[in-house]
Amino acid sequence: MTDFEKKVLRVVLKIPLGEVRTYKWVAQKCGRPRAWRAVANALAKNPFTLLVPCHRVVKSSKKYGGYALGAALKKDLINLEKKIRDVIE
DNA sequence: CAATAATAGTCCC
DNA sequence: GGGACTATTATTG
Repeated sequence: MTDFEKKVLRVVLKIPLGEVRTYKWVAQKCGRPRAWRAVANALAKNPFTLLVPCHRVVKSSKKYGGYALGAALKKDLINLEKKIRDVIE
């Protein structure tokens, strides 16, 4: 666990329910606008895939990118969270 | 030092 | 809008 990874986790954890952000966005929040590679690494190498909403972190506004548990599951989770948000609101 | 990875931006059709 | 190509960064052996 490195300090950079901690920053990444903290940033990802504060993403609102049903909201999706890009890896670039997370990288900027960590102070490294061009560290999205390391951001993906931090999420992929750690078991935090189930502890942090890393499924809300997508590639760009067009595609969802990948997911350790399956891109299909990630997409499904995002869609599901949108429904949840709609329900609780 | 080299390899790796869950990307982003740009060019072209 | 979508496919192909390149640039970029932190971590690990």
